[in-house]
Amino acid sequence: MATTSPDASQAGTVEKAVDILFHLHGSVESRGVTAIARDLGLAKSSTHRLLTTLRRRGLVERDERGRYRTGIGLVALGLGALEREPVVAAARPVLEAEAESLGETFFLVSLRAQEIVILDKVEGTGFLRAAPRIGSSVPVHATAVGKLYLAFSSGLLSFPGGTLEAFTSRTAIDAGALRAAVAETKLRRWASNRDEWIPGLSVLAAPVLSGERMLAAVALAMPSPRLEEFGEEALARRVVAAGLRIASRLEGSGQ
Amino acid sequence: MATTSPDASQAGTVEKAVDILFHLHGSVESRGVTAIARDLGLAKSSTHRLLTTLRRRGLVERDERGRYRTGIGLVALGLGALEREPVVAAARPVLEAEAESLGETFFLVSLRAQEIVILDKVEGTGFLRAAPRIGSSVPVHATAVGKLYLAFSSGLLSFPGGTLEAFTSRTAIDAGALRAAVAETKLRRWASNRDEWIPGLSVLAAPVLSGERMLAAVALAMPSPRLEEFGEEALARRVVAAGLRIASRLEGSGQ
DNA sequence: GATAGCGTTCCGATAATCGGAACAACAATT
DNA sequence: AATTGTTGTTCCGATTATCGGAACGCTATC
Repeated sequence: MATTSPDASQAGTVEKAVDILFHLHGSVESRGVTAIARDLGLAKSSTHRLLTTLRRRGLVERDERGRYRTGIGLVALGLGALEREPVVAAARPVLEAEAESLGETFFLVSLRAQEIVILDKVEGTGFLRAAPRIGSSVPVHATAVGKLYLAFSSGLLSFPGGTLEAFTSRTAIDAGALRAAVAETKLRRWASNRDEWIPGLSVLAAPVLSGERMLAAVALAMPSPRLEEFGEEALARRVVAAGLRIASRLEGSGQ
Repeated sequence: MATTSPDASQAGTVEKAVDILFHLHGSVESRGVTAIARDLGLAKSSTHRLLTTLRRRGLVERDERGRYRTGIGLVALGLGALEREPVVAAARPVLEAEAESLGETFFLVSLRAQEIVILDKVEGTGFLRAAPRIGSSVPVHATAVGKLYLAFSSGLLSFPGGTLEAFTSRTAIDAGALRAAVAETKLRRWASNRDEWIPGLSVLAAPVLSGERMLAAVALAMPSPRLEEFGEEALARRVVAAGLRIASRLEGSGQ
């Protein structure tokens, strides 16, 4: 999820400004100058000046009560960053077609600075459906895409150390069990997650490969009963095929 | 579209950082430190330091060649800003339903700092279809939503002065003609744009009202022949109804 | 009407920023 | 292979923008 650093009183000006942005991002409601300054350990006057600068450029806005929230300028910047990503452009039609025909959510993730980030999604049509947030990140040891990256990213993503958080009763909290799951993923070339992160949620994931390099992962998320209904093997074949299709579209359009 | 300030050598640090972000956003390809410094009139060393800071927080990234581009952190911030907007949440299902049933693009705009910004869209299904960019802004005097805001925002958006740019042969470049169009918009409570901005593109727009206040505008964009085919009146009724529907959904969910 | 909290402005001390210069690494050129 | 040009990066003293306490006017609340 969002990273909000608690204290930044000693950092550079820009870093403080970014802190403010992420802090506003993390707050559910808009906040006033004093509250922001208190939360981040900054002087009220400095906070006010930073907010004024950010507001001039449209990165933050004020609501009718005068409180601050993230602004429209960020939307333009963020969406632009997404569209510039070739994998996203190549994957979009594939995600749409698959989500449409199956009625369940397909999404695309990529590795960014040791974090698995959701790049794009097309939601299914069901009343109960997975709705991941674009731009947010997911845990490694309790997700299909996490295991996939551990298996295929050739050490780019380091193996999770320390204690593994037990999200559900089915989470692999033992390093040995996780290693076994990763080994199996390597063998069959797709990964699964059955209620290991969120109870009732099952996900299948397959790599998007360019030669040996794994550029992204495509995944299918659905309520666990749906997985039983269709059968894991049959669905996995679809996800793997989708990954191949995205990869070939990527080759076609020059890298 | 994107605003890139040409020179910022005298501004504050944060402002320079924001300049870099928008500059990277405006560049089609990723850029190196030296190029960015040259483009913005900054010292190479300062640019390097700013980029390093922004990179640490994920707002910019480096590609395999070491060049800089906008990063994933911006995506999270931008999408968050959108979702926090109540109008967007209320409008989404309406936009989806309308776009689906008509097969043409519906979108939502709002006024931000004297600019009309595209908040959300659902594209139609046609081979030829309107595909606006979320977060970008549109001109006032040559669009349906522009005329709508001039008619209903009660002076929040100032009447365009100076010479009006002639995008096409049908653009209203005369202030009198524009005033007449706005007056008509006030009367019938919806606005139209037939080839006035982009040749072949027609748009109908209706307000999303909360009492007297106009919170946003919903619009239908399509190839001009489609407008003739369905008839302007019939389509306008649909758009107006969509605006009312969004407004009532907004009332329902508190504010 | 008093009080507490808010956003905003001011200003001197201070510390972070600036930017020229020098550096290593790499690419293209001769 | 040597060279020239360009790149990204680091260093460091001068400068300048930033910092933050304090005081201000304002609004809401008791």
